[in-house]
Amino acid sequence: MSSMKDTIKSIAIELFFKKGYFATSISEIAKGSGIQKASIYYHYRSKEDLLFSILKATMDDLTRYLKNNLAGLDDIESKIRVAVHGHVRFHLERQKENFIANSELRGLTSEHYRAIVEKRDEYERIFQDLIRQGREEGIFADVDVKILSYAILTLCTAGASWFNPGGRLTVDEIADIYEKFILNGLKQACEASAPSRCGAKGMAICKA
Amino acid sequence: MSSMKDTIKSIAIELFFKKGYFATSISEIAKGSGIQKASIYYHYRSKEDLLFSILKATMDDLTRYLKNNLAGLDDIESKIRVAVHGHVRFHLERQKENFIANSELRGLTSEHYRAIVEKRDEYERIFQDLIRQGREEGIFADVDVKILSYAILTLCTAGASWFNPGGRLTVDEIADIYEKFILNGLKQACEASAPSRCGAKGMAICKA
DNA sequence: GTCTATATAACGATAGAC
DNA sequence: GTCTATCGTTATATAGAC
Repeated sequence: MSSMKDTIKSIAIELFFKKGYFATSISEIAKGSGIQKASIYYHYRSKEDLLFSILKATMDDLTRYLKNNLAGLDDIESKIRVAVHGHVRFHLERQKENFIANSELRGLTSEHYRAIVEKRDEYERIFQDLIRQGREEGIFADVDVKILSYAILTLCTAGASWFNPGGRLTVDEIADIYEKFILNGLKQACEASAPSRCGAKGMAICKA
Repeated sequence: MSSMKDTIKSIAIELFFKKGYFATSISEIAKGSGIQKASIYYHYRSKEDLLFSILKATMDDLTRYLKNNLAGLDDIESKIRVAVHGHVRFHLERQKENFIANSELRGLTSEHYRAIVEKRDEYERIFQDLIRQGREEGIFADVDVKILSYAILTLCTAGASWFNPGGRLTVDEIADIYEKFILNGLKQACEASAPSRCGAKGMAICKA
């Protein structure tokens, strides 16, 4: 189960998360894995190959997780709720890998970079389609699909940078807060483009 | 005006943004500045000192900008609108510095790290106070202040990672979209915690 | 204030024994 | 599959001339 190849990978995830890819040396990864640095190269052809291996697995798992969660759901609102909730869950539960996947793309060769960005784009497209459909069906306001899809995804992803696993709130509680915040943002009950156009008084009509 | 010290700084901002702090060498910064690498050390005592100098100036300007924008405003809703709008503006207009300020903190010595985090905390506290006041005055829903302040700030900050200065939308247009999205998220017209509890039908009451 | 030259250390990666 | 030994390169930073 826990082969040396997997051990190296998990040590690398810890270090890349904590210190960053460029600031982490092969020596440190070897030390953490309990072997000599030359032995790393039996399992991975280069440091970059190790990084790519981490990012590829993370992106593949992320997309598979989303597709599984969406399967069987019919209405758009449920779909986008589940998509947002699952995105937050995945990013908080696999915090370190996801943090790396969103901050260390510059460490990849150009071919590997393209491969990862392509996977990310595929994932983003699913979200954009959901928002677009929700808008067309009148569930969401007339929002800018592209900007808001980026906003929503980066918002949820950013959670991985400050999330504290032993903290005050559980993963699902945080996911609920995000889901609520985002759905209300998408529905845009208030026009809100000019100050005070949608004040506390007007809102009382909508509340509970 | 454009002293060599400033030139070095602006070249460093370009390179740290494009390649990352650790992946950028003093040689490259010197080459971009048109001098020899040893000459860098006349202006900055170390590479880390150069990074700190960039981050400190950015954080100081950010907080000063916020305080200036808030001065003279009375009602909380206007204040939070202006705070969000300004945060987005600042991050998009000084995209590179802000990107560095949010991704390269690990490159700092521990003393410098503490100094920057302290500035960031002070800035965050202003936002948290605004959300808290808005909640107490009944303008916003009964939201989790801490989580939502992080969410809002990271959301707006993330814009600096995908923003394209020559793209489809202007800085102010994007800031408007964010402002609207966030204000609606904070007001939470819909309870939204369980799927379909706040469907399209219920929303029709709130719309325009 | 910028230069040439260099000290010193660490890096990623390879060769070849076992 | 892991080891020791090492190659070749690059890094940050300093010394001292101009």
